[in-house]
Amino acid sequence: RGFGHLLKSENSTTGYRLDAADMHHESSSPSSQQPSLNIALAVLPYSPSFANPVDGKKDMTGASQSHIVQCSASSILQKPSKPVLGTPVPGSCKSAQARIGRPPVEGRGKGHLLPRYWPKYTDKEVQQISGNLNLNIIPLFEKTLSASDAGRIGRLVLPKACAEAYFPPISQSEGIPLKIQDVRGKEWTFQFRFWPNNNSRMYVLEGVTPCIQSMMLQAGDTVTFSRVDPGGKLIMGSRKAANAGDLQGCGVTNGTSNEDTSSSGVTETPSSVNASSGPSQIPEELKGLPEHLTSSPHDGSGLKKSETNGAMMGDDAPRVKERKRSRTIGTKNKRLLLHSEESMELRVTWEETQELLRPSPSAKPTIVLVEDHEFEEFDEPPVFGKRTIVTSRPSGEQERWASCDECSKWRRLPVDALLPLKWTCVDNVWDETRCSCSSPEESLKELENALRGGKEYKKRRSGGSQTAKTGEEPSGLDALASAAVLGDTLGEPEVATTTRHPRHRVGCSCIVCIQPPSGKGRHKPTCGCNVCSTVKRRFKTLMMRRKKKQLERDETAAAAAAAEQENKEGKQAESDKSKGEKEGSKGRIDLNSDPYNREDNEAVAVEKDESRRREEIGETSGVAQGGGDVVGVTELAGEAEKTSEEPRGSS
DNA sequence: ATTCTGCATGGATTG
DNA sequence: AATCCATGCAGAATC
Repeated sequence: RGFGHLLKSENSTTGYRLDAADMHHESSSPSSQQPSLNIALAVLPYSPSFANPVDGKKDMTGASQSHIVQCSASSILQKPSKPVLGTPVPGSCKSAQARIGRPPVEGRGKGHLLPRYWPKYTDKEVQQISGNLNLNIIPLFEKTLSASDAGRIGRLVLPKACAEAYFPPISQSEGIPLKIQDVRGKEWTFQFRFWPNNNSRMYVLEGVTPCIQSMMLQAGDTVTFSRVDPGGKLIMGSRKAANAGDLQGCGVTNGTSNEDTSSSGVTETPSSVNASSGPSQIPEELKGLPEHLTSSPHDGSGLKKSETNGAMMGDDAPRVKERKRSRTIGTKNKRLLLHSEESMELRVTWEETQELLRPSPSAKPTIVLVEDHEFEEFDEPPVFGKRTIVTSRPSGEQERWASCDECSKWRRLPVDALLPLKWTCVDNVWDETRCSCSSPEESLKELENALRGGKEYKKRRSGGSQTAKTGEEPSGLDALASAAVLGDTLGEPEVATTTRHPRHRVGCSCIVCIQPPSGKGRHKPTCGCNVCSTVKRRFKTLMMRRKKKQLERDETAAAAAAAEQENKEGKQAESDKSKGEKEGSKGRIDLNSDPYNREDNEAVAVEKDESRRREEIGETSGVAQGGGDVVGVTELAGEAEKTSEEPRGSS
C-alpha cells in the first residue's frame, strides 16, 4: 500500500491497494497474488549506471519506470509459497498493521534479494509518508543485525546482493567512503568495501559502531536502507526487535528475542511509535520518512508477531515460517547456540528474572480489556526490582526476606511485597519494630535453613545483596535480556565466565577463563575459593621467581668491574632481562599448569603458606568456587608487594 | 592489553 | 554443489 502510494506518480495507472484483505481477495489472479508487485517494480534495481548515490542521482524515476514495465510478474511470483503480505490477527492489537515486504525487483540472478532483506513497512508508516509528498522514499533493503554487526568491531556485513544492487559499484577491496544520513539528519560516513571471499566478495560497511550506538541498536534489531528521491541520498533507519512480545513468553527463539520480520514477511507494528524523534528533530527533507525509520525501541505495547499469519497465507506458510524463523540470529549466532541443558538453565534464569520485574515508577498503566480479561498495559518498559528471598515456614506459610541496601540486615516481609531496586530499612512499612537500620536483625536461622546449599545462601555468604554491590542496575528489556543471556548481575556470576571466550564453558580453567574479573564483581581479597587460591598461589610463585632472578642479575652486575665490561654486561643484562621476562611471562601466563607438579620448591612453599593462611582465617577451599568473582589483579599485586620488595610486575 | 584489520572457515541456505 | 554470510582468528597497530 505504501509504495504504491509513494510511487503513484510513476505508476498511477495500477492503483494497487495492498490491504491485507485485498490481497486475499485478489489472490485468484496470478498478477495479483502479490499485490506488492508494483511496489517492488517501482524501485530501481541495481543498475550499473548507479555511480553516485549520494551526491547526485541520475534519472532514477525513468529507470524505475522502465523496470516497472520490463519486469514480469512471473519473475516475482516464483515463490508464491513465501508470503510477503498478510494480516494480523483480528483483535490482537488495537492498530494492527501489516508490515509489507517488498519482493525483489528481479528474479534469480545478480540482483535477486532474499525476502529477509526486503524492506517492510506498515500502513502507519505509509500514512506518515503520505503526509509529505514532496519527496519519495525508495526503500532499498534492510538487515537484521547479527552479533557481529552490532558488536564493537564496527563492521556491518551487507548482503551481497543488496550491496551490489543498491550501493555504488566498487572494484577495489578498499572500497569507497559512503555517506549515509540517519533519520535525525546526521550524516555518517562509512567505508563501503569488500573482502575477497572464496571466489566471491563479502561486502561490509566499516565504522558503523557510532551510528549503531546512537541508534541504540543491538543484535536482533534491524537497520533499513532507503534512498531519497530525488537526490539519491541514502537514508539509514532502524527498527528494534519486538522484545516486548517476547517478554510475554512469545516469540522466543533459542533464548533470544527477535521480531523476526523475515519469518513471514509480515509482522505487526507496535501501536505506539515514533516516540524518540519528533518532527521537530527531523530535517525538512526527511519529514515523512517511514515510521520504522524513526520508531523508538520497545514501544511497550507488548504486541508481537501474529502466530497465525503464516497459516493464513497458504499451505506452505507454516513450513516457510518455521524455516525462516530458524534463520534468525538464534541459529546462526554460535555464541547464542545453547545445548538443551544450557537452554534449560537459561530458561530458569529467565523465569527468575521475571520475578524482579516491576513497572516503571513513573508508568501509569492503561487497562485494556481482551476477551473479558483486564490487562495492564504500560507505555514504559519494566525495571528491575530488588531481589528478595521467599522462604517457607514449617507451617507452610511463606514469607519474603530482603536485605537493606544500607546496613545489609535482612528483614522479614510479607510474601507479596514488591520492593523497588533500592530498598532500605526505612522503607519497611510492614514491621515498625524494624523500620530503621539501627533495629537489630531477626534471627536468620529460618532464612539460613531455607537457603542452605542454595544459590541465595552463597549470595548471602558472598556478602550481601548483589544489587547493592552492582550499584546502578540496568533497567528495561535490554537489561533483562542481557541478564538472562549472560546470567550476570542477577543470576549466578559464574555463568559470566563463559562470556570471556565464546568457546569456553563454565568450569573452564584456561588462561582466558581463569583471569580474575576487574571492576564490579571481584572476589574479596580474603576469598579462598579454588580460583582465587590458584591465582594467588601462582602469582606469588611468579613474584618469588622474579625476585630470585633479579637478585641473580644484581650479583652479576656487581661482579663486573671495568666500565667496558659493565657496558658489555649491560647488554647482557638486557639480554638476560628479556630472557627473564620471557621466563617470567612463562610463569605468569601459565595458569593452566598443574601447581602440584612444579619442579621448584617455591610453589610448594607458597602452597603451604597459603594453606596455613587459609586455616588461620577459617576458610575452606572450594566453598565459594564459582560462586562469585575472582580477586582482582591489583589486589593480588598489592599482596605480592608485601612479600617482595620488587615493584609490582606487569600482570 | 586492547583494538584494528584482513582474511579464513564452516554452518545454513539456496538452486 | 554452490553460495552466502556470521564469526573466528592471527598479525599489526595502538593504547
